[in-house]
Amino acid sequence: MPVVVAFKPSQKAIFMNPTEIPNGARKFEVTCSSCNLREMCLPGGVCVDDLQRVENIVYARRRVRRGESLFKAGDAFSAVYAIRSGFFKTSLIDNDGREQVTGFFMGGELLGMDGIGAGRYNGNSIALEDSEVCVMPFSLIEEMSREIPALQRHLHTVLSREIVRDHGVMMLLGSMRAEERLATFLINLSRRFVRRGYSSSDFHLRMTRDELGSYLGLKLETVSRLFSQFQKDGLIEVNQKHVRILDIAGLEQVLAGK
Amino acid sequence: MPVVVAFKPSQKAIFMNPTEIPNGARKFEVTCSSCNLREMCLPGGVCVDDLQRVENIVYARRRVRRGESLFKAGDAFSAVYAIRSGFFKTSLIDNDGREQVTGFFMGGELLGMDGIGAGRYNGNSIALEDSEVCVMPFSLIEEMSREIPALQRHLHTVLSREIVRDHGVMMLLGSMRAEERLATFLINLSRRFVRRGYSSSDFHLRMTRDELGSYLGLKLETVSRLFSQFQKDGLIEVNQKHVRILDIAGLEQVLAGK
DNA sequence: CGTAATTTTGACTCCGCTCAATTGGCGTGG
DNA sequence: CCACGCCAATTGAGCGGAGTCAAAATTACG
Repeated sequence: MPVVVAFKPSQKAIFMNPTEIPNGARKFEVTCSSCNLREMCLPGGVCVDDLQRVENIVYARRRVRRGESLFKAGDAFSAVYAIRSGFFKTSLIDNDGREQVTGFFMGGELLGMDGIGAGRYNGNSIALEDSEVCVMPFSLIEEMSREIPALQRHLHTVLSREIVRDHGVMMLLGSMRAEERLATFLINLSRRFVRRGYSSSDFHLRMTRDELGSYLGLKLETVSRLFSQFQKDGLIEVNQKHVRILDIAGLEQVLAGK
Repeated sequence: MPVVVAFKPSQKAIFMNPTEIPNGARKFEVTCSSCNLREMCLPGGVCVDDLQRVENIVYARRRVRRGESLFKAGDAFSAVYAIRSGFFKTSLIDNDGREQVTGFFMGGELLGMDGIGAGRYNGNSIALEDSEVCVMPFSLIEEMSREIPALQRHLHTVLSREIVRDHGVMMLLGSMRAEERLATFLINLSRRFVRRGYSSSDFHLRMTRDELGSYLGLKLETVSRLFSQFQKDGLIEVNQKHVRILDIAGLEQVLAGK
């Protein structure tokens, strides 16, 4: 059975969180109430009254610099993390040392849910740019979701959505052709950027071709060729990591087509 | 937000469950306490005192005949299902009608967790042999897991394990060669059969080559060729759907880099 | 018992991989 | 500021693993 370190709300932010000032102006930075990612994050759907209590789950903030890992496969599990800013990849490494990227994550999304079951994180979580996360001790989440049904409900929603997302990736890897995979990825990324107020058509990829290839079940050269192909077809404009979507309908057509 | 139909424990088994006889001899068939799959099912880890309450979650039993679906993608979500006996596949159908099998499930495993988030099941769940499931209304699970921490804990464990399983499938689909995929599948199936008291080496596949191929991201002809290949190599003995593992170490060798 | 469905096997094809060379971007230090 | 080195990305040529198409064999099932 998983061993979860016990956290008490009163212990909140006794370390790791230099911004904690109980009644100070900077409290602004700590609260979920004032976080614009709230609705897609763990507290989504929790009413304002309960929100004040839920905020106590955020035990601390943690900065993770580009290239650093938030947690590694096998690390003891004690918390899940909400991305406050930045971009992450999660991955597994098999016995032969081969990496499989299992996902890319951005603001408002949760990391570490793969650790709940075994008491150890199952995969790695690495920042692809300088990032900041909210540390949410899972024992606190469980405690509080026993008292706040809306939180419980949303926790289950978030866990379930990760399962749905994973099944989507299985579909991508199991039955799509290379160009369909990349088109699916671009459309998905675009949608997620829009929700966060960024451009739907103009963005900077944080991952290398190799990492993207791993996620899509393709080799980096194939990914590169596909980008060139899509550009030639007038669907996108690529310049290294910068991508501009020119014809989103055309990308969707890539999926529908044959 | 998901709409979950409310169930009250008192409503238990008012229909769909002909075996419900409050103090009768057949109560034996209904209780989790007497179910040998208990430990790998939802009530796993719940102490005997609480178990009596948890049993009330099992609202009814439902028989699903071979070929019938337990639920379909898009159906309103209200319950998760524990497999009491039988064998299921879960799948997604994409816009073009292509099927992606997302998993195979057997006794003690849970189905339907993909529906929690959206209030609708995301995929299909189809019996590959005559089966029986325990119907567990999710609103009851949530209600009771607010009161019974051990149940809450195990619910989260089960959800998390599904995520871990899915990531394993991504690794399989994203970075393994065809023969590694089939070897991985056979080893996994063998382990799960053992836990349930069946032979580790001798079993009857419930799925067609096509369904297995879909799950493994291969064409049915490729699966068939691989079975023949493994047989020629003395790793297994195949006769249509019957498989006997002759050299489990050899199968593991297939994984340990060619 | 006959018909449909599934599985096996063969021959050939092609998509994505491998190997290799080149180009481009960017930080560091002279 | 430019030269250098490093890493990422692009592109080409050739190859091979798995797919496609087809036919035969075997089994399941009404």
